[in-house]
Amino acid sequence: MKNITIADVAKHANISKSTVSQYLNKRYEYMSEKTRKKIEETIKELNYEPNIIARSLKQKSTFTVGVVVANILHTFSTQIIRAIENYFYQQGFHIIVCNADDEPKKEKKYIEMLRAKQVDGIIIFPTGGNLDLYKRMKRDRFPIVFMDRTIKDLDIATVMLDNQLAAQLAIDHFVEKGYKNIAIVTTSIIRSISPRVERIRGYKDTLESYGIQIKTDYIKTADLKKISAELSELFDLKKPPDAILAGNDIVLNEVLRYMKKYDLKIPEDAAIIGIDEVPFANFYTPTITTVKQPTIEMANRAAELLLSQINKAGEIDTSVHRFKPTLLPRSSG
Amino acid sequence: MKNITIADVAKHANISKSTVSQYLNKRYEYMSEKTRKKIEETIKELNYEPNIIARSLKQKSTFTVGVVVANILHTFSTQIIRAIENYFYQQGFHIIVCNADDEPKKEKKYIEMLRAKQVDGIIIFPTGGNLDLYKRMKRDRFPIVFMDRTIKDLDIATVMLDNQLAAQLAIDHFVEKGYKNIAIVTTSIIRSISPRVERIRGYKDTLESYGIQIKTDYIKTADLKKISAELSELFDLKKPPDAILAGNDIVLNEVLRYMKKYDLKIPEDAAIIGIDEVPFANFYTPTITTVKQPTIEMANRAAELLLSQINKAGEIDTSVHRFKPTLLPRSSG
DNA sequence: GCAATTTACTAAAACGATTTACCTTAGTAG
DNA sequence: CTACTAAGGTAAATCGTTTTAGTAAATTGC
Repeated sequence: MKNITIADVAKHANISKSTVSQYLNKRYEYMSEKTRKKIEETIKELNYEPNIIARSLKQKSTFTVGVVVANILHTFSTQIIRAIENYFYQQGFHIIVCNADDEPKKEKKYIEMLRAKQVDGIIIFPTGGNLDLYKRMKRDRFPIVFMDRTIKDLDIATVMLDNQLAAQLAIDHFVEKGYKNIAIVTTSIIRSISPRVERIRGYKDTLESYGIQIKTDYIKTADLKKISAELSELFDLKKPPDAILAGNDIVLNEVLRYMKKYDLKIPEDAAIIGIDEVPFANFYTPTITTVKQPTIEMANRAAELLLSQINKAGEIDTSVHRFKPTLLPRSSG
Repeated sequence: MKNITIADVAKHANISKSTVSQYLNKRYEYMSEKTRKKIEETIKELNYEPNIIARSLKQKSTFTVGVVVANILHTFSTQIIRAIENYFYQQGFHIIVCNADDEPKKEKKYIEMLRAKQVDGIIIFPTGGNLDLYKRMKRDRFPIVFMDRTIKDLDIATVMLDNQLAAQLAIDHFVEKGYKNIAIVTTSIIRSISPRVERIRGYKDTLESYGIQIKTDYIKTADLKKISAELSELFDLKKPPDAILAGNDIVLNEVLRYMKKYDLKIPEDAAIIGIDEVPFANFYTPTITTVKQPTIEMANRAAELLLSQINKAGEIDTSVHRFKPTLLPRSSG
């Protein structure tokens, strides 16, 4: 059961290990046609497969990158993961995906593990709870790209949505359709997770631009489990909202669940727009108007940024790359 | 930026590499309290992190397992992945997830890559297109567990649903509700992918047990893109079905999309049951009756089976472990 | 015809851990 | 006082590659 190594191949082919290694690395220049063929045959015959671990040790490069998502339950995360994997697959890299479950401790453990595993770089959806760790990686010049969320004053390349615009697109749409009492619901903003904060900022600014008074009663942020209670508060208001912007796909689910449970009609009782495209948007009743992130482009950009850091190609880009969302108007709002 | 190694720690602490290594492996017996403390401090001071790659090379064990899913677009796949990762995380293992996209070639490439990376074992949702490769792994006694699908005569530990029962539960429910013209729609069964075949088997057997004639017109299997056309054929029949069993979550989406598009009412124009639980089942209109797989239990079993192979604990279990689905009755059928 | 170059190859030193076999020194038994 | 043991280490081999520096033989230039 012993694994065959480069030494076995060398012995069988009556050639040195070095030459076999050259062959493996496709440096055929300095070896005769004959030996090349011979090595080729021997490898086939012995069913030899190089040990990547050994190679990685020597080359100090594993051709593997880590992806640490804050919360894998978001459709957005899984779409990004898929696109990143796709990109790196084509580059001959593998990815290790870790789910921090929104817990900074778990995030830390995963990042340390990935570094111990000598991954060549990491794409992180930062929880925001590990500033020191982020700084240390930055100091070590370890290749790293942030996705979806930005951390102040850290000078780390970041790919994210133009979140203010995302909210604006939704509010514009609501207002055009004549809605004035517009609420926004997002998951908790402790640790001021940037997309949520920015979406609320966009919501406020846009309403103001229309001269609509901002009601704090209409702005709800809470843990997932408490969203339902918050919605009850909304609908129990003297003047309940006639339109709701769901801050992400999970919140949208909660809103739809609530509407169903209390037999509220969309858009009659409340119009709905969700940020993040969802699989059922097109065949739900009514179809759901969503604000879609350009996930593939974002994933590709993040992957490119990471790869260029890994290859140390030129200056390190530490800017924030913003992508524009698009509104997909359907029937819910 | 040179990484610090065990040698640096040894030098700083004025101690040999061997002793530091003993420390890292928590074999404190043969070292004085003093040196233990000293090493501890030095490691903290230098911010030393062991290089797992080097360790893996020596130990011939990477504490990493691979998971190759046939198609990551299935909710089922992602749920299983999450549960597997959870299990292994607790065991100190990491997982590398690969998506074969239903292409045997891609599956092969991924499996070979995982083996080259020296993963300690692999859980595979087999495409069925790489018999020789499966056999080779089996022969090499490489730890491997199949998930979701079985391959004939291969004697590899397998975790899967009792698919016949899944179909039976759905048909029973339809019949109890008075439906008689029941169709089944699944994705393609070329390469006789076992769950699909078995679900059709269960569909047929159950109908027969009720003395209901099986109509081949009511059995539709096709690639995802052609599902819509197949549904048109169904509804254009002289006697269109009054109930449809969707073979998996992706098919269910297609069915719902179709019903919406042609303004067909559920369950009046056709009752619907889907195999696989979907996130919107509870708040869709109508709510969707589904047959749910016990994903967490299945994932745990697969992980356990793999781990025991990795640890070479006793006999290798090569049996097929079947899990019972449950019907979640809602309003669609 | 001889030096210089090119071709085709090799030996040996890394990479950073683990592990085995061995070595001191001090203490103890007889 | 000698012999043995135990405690507390260490040196060196090893894992399977890559890479550097070198070498012998063949070819070329003039």
